[in-house]
Parts: sequence; structure tokens; C-alpha cells
Amino acid sequence: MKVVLPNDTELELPDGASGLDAARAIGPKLAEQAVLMRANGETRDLRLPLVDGERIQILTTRDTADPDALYVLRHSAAHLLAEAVRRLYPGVKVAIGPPIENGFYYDFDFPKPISDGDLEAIEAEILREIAEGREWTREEVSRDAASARFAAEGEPYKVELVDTAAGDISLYTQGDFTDLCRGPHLQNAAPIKAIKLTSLAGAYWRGDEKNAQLTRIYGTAFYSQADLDGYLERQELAKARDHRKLGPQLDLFHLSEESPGSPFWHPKGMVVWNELEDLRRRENRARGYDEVKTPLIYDVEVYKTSGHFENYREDMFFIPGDERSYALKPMNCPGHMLLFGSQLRSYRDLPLRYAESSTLHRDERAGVLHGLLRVRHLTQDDAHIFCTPEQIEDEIFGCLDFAATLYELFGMEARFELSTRPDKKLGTDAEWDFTENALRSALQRRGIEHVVNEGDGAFYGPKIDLHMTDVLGRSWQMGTIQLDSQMPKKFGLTFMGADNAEHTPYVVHRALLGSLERFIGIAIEHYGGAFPFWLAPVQVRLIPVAEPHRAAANALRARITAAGFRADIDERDDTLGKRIRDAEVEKVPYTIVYGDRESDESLAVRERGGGQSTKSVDELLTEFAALVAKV
RNA sequence: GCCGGAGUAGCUCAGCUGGUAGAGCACCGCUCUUGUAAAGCGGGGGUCAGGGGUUCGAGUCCCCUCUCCGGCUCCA
Repeated sequence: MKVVLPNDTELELPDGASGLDAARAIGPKLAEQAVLMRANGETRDLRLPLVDGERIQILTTRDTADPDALYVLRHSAAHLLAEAVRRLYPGVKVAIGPPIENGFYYDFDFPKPISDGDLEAIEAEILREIAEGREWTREEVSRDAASARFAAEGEPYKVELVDTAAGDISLYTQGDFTDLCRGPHLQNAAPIKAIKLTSLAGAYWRGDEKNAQLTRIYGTAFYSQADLDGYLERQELAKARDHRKLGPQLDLFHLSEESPGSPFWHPKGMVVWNELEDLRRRENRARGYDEVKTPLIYDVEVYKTSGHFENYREDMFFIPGDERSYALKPMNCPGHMLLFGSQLRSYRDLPLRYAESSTLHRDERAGVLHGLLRVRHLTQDDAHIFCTPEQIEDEIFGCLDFAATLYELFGMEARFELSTRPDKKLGTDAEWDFTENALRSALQRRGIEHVVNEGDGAFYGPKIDLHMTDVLGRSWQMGTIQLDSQMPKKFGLTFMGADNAEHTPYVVHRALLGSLERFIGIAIEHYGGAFPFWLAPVQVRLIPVAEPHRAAANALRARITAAGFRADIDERDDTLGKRIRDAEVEKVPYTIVYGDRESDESLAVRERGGGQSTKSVDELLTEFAALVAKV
């Protein structure tokens, strides 16, 4: 048999040869350094046989940044962790331990709880294993044999995994530890040059909170100490961009125990907020939306009609009354349904687009709040579009175009995800074919790449979600575009068709920025606090050199303000250097020093980061106008 | 809600085995009157998250509650 190498040459090998055999045939050094192979684009354990004619690539310890090479390294590191834990904690049960982005974890059922302090000893044990040397061997066994083996070892989680596993069963052994595992794995532990256990967490068996909670140990591993150091350093730098740190530092908002999950917005934060509101309002108007305002509290009966009381009452805030009970709205849908239903509607009125940026309250479970990214008091840039089936695709397209335009403006790359019919769905497959296709073709029409989450749709319809990643790599849902055929029925909404008969409208629920709180949180991290000119709370900082220059600086400030820009003045009795430093720390886009040498015809302009130039006021205002015109 | 960790001045943090709270920055005052990333001196400021307990004595030990952090679960 033969295989094709990356440089297009062919390699002759005996039948049944493995990836490792191929590496040996090429060179002993390669065989020694080999960690993994890629065959036809898929990764495969080196121990597995090659297929005649396939194209292969051998990854080695020098592919230190290759995601697949890191995966196999970390997967093997997870097995070393399990081996160490079993030795240090007799009676522990092992569950599952995969590589993940930036590291790996392993879940254990400890006889007695462990804490952070124990990680050091476990890490030392792993290092000892590596120093001692570990080689992985792979064997393929029958399901029954594997099941019997793990049962005999008293490993119930492994037995369950064997019993529910798809395909053949393979085992990997290193030291005195044998694990159920599909692989691939390293040949031996030598390539693991740096390993660190990072944290401890609870995790439910098989991700179900009805199951036992296991103890998850997180760690990471690299092909070199320098890579690990670099990673830890990047994590530290990322923390400095965390909106929870930058927000209060830049005086944008703060959070307080007095009202957990409800931000206090400071004047500077409100500038950003209002710029987003202006943007939303302007674009909505241009795209044919009508702005509305609906109540914050409703009779509980309304939520019984909508179904929210039944499904989400745990997360709602209630206001008990003597005669009627009210609830704070957790979303705008019912209000907009009631508004639509308040008058007789004609097909000529459709599509009807109600937009509302409203405050919502959700009583989020303790433990899920997270800065601005998960709050109890949130504000969605919401809208509901009432339309006919024929109008769905155009309306979805309009929403996608709107969303894409917004994210492009911020230079953010959101991931679009299409979620399709769930098992528990309302309506027929024919209806779902129709609605899913409408969403899919709208995505294609706008040229948006997307991933599909089969079965993740809402019970009432398919949806498109936009996701962003925060500075520490956590994914958050931003915008959402949902198609709904059920809520209008629940509220008995109809419109009069051209056929003089009543029809039920479809509704598109859509929030594009998502929640303003979350969007601003992500934006703070995205820009590292250095907002573009149009969003910056303070656009220009004026610094009079000494007392005699204050009058001229104030006059200049008045001129800039009158032109519609946000300027402030730093008249503190501090040195010039100090005040410039503060302007930089506050990430003000423009700083103007005003002293004896300056006049309105000749200003000393410093841009954020340090660039200096001389400009007249008119030139400066023209420059500013150009900056905001792009928005 | 669950697992683990944390909470000391506005911020960042120190405070060893229990013995009546400390630094830098910030703030205020004075001096200096400034040229592109931190002038000098002085001063005010803390119910050590809250509550209960152990003790002659608790920031420090124990219990409960709240909040935050890392995860899990959830997210209409």
C-alpha cells in the first residue's frame, strides 16, 4: 500500500502499516517526535492503521501551536491527571476527561470533598509521572469485556459510558491507569513540557442537574514552558480588559450589593448608552419600524395567556396586590401582542413593526449573574414584526441586514447560529420546512455564514442567534431573531385578509444588539475601553497649562460643545504631565494642551496613544465631523 | 440552585501562630505655575460585608446570611 505525504510524494508501506510505521519509514527523528496524524483532514491516533492511497500528515512536538496537536497533548494530560488522582485519593471514581479549548478537565467523584489547596499536590504527582515516564498503549475490546472490566474496578461512570457508547470500544493504558477512550493519545508523556492545574469546579454528571454533582479539575498543558507562561500572561492581560474592571475604572457604571444584577449607570456610561439608543432609533426609523411604549407591569393573567407564567414563573418578579396580582415584565412580547390586538388590523397594515427599548426584569437564579453580561435589570432593543407568511423571508432578511450592519459598524464579528425544529414542537413538519427555509434563504441572501444547531429552536419556531465571545473566551448570546406562529394564536390576534377572512399573523421577535447592558459590556472589552470617537464619553479633553490660560480654554470648550461634540476641561492644579497621563488612562480620544504658545488658529492636539499635531479649531471640528459622519 | 474560593479606606493590597487597624494611589489643604504618561509637603478617611457564637480579648477561630469570583446548570 502507499500513502501521500504533504509534499505530494508517495510512501510505500507494507499492508496494515500504522501512522507510526509511516513516520519510522520517513525518519527516526520524526517517529520519535510524532504525536498525531492527520489523514484526509481528520485526526487519527498514530497507532491506527493507514488506508491505502490516503493523504497523511504527521504532527510532531514542533507543531506547538497546532490546535489538534495541543488537543492530543492535553487529552493525554487529562489521563495523567486521572492516574494521579486515583493514586492520591483511593476510592475516587473517575468519570470523563476531555481536552477543551485552552486546556482540559477531568471529572471525579471524590469520597471526600477536596479544595483548591489540594491541586498543588496533584500537580506534583503528575510531574512525578512525567519525570518517571509514561507510555500509552491502545487496545480494542468488546463492549462486554470493557463493561465487566470497569465494573470489577468499581467504576460505575465508566460502565455507564461503555453501555451508552456508540461504535467500537477502545482503551488506553498508561502507568497503572486504563481509561475508556476513543483517543487519540501521545506515544508517551515526554512532550508534555508544561502542565498546570488551574481550578476546581462542580459539574453535573452528563451535564444534567438532576444527576450527581462531580468535582471537575481544570488544567492546561503545553509543548513548552514558554508557551504556558505566554498563555498565563495573556490571561492576565485579558483580565485587565474585563468590563467588570474597566467599567468602574472608566466611571461608566458600577454594581452594588443593594441591587444585585442591576447596574448603576454613571454619567459617562449614559453617554455610551444614549449613543446606542440614538443609533437604534435612527436605524429603526430608516427601516420602517414604529416606536411604541408598553407597560412595565401586567396582571398575572396576561402571563398565563402567554404561557410564561407556566414555564418561567421561577424567574419573574411578582407584585402582590389586594385584588389583582401583577408581575414585572420579563420580555416585551405580551405587551406588543396586546397592542396589536387593541385594534382591527388589515392585511394592508402589514408588516407592522413595533420597536421598543424597554426595561425588563428577570429574577435570575443566584450564581448566574455576571457583570453586565448577565443582569436582572436589562434593556432590550426589542421589536416585534407582525406579518403574513409571504412576508416572512423579506422581514427576516431585513433583520439580518440590520444586525449585520450594526455589528460591522462596531467591527465585531458575531457568529450567526440557525436553530431548527426541536423534538417538542408545535405545528407540522410542512410548516417547519417552510419557516426554516425562509430563515435559511434569508441568511444566504445576505451572504451570512452560519452554523446550524439542529433541534435547538424554540417550540414555537426556528430562530437565528448572534453570539460573541468575551475577553476570557466565554460565549454570550447577543442578538436573536425568532419566528413565532404560536403567541399570536394564544392572544387571539387576527388581521383581515384580502379574501375578507380573518387570518393569524406570524410574528418575528427580534433584538439585535440583544440587551444594551450586555452589548455595552462586550463593547467595553472589544475596544479595551478605548471607544471610537463617536462613542467616547469624553471626546476632547482640554488642558490649560496654567491659570492664565483657563479663559481661552473654556472659550474653546464652548466652541467645541456648540459644534455638537463632548469636551471637558481639566483645570486641576496638577502638573501638565499628570493631567495628560490621566487623559490617556481615561482613554480620551483627543487631548488639547492650551498655553502661551497656542491660539485657536494653532492648537496643540494630542491623539489617544501619543500622536501630536498642530491644527486650527476649524480643522479640528472638520476632522471630528468626518469621524461621526461614518456612523 | 449546585461545587470550590473570596470579602480589610473610593481603588490595589499588607496585617505571622487571637492582644484595641497599615501602605501606595485617589481625595482635601498648602507650596510650586507647569509643555505632552505620575511635582513636593501636610491632612482627613475603615462597625475589617452583615449577624450570632467561642474567648479576659476576634480582622484573625466556629456557625448562619448576603455579595462577588471560577465553573456547572439555566437563560422565555
